[in-house]
Amino acid sequence: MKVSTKGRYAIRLMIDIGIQSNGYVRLKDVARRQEISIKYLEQIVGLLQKAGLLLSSRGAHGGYRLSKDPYDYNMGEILKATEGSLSPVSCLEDEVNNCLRYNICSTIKFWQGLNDVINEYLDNHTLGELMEIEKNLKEKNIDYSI
Amino acid sequence: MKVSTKGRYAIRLMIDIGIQSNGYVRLKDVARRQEISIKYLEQIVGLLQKAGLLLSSRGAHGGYRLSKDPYDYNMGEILKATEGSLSPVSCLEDEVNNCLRYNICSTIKFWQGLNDVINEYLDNHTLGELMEIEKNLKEKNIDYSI
DNA sequence: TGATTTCCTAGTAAACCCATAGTATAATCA
DNA sequence: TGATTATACTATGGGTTTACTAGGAAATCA
Repeated sequence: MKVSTKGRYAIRLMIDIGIQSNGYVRLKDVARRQEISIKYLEQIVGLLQKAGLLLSSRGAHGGYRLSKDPYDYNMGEILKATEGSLSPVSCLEDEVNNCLRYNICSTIKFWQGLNDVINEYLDNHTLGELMEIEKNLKEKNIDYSI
Repeated sequence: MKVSTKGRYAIRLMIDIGIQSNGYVRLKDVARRQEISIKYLEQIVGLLQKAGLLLSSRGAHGGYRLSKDPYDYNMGEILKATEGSLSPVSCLEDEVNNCLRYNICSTIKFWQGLNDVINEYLDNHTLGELMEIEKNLKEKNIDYSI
């Protein structure tokens, strides 16, 4: 029941890019600030871009930027783009429903319920909210250091 | 974010044992009904027994039975016994909190919230409820076959 | 004693995670 | 144009976990 590094790093990357809100943000800078290998970030960012969550620009002064307002991203879409399906059991995935016991399964409703509460939570939290927290955290740290 | 077969099989096993409510239930029979390898079930049942969720009796006419009323089991304890921690990120596990970024992490509250909704759901559903569903499902299947 | 059933530990093939590496492609600037 | 910068794509590998399989010891009962 763990979210992999891909999903967790994706969220930190999105927050980081969102906060540097002027123009395109270089992956190199994200990697430095977040202490994540740039090569690994490249893979993660590729997934986010394919899902339309980020826009890219190649070459000098290139980088990545958000494709929409931070409050228009919900955390579910970011995680789904990087983690794939978030359902707790594979029987709930529409594409491949290969369980022979599906019709005689007394637990499917239970798992569906779990899936629902997870998705409801993730869909009701936005990137904008997390960016706010990050901003507040940064301000606090500056205050303490004075 | 997947529950492994251990957790899923454990639930089916507990339902199965709970429904055969007279005396000890042999693993051999559970394996046959649930179409799960008996050797694999042995390992799972060991975890459940260590957690005090099942009582065992060795030798001929031995087997396993529930240690308390079905409605006194919540699904969280069954899953935790077999899956280990259910928290979506390891930073939330009390024992080993080894993340150096903990104090400057803006996402920890988000993950804590997800952890909370998952645990709330699991702790508010009982084995007894799932046994009811299983019983209803069996009755229906019998009706159809007439 | 012999049949039955749990208990314990080891082994293993496959899948997945978490990167690292190298090369190709594209945009920019001097 | 040629050098530089940065993304894009694909392959590879070590380590861990998953999902079993296997063998035999220990306990219980007829």
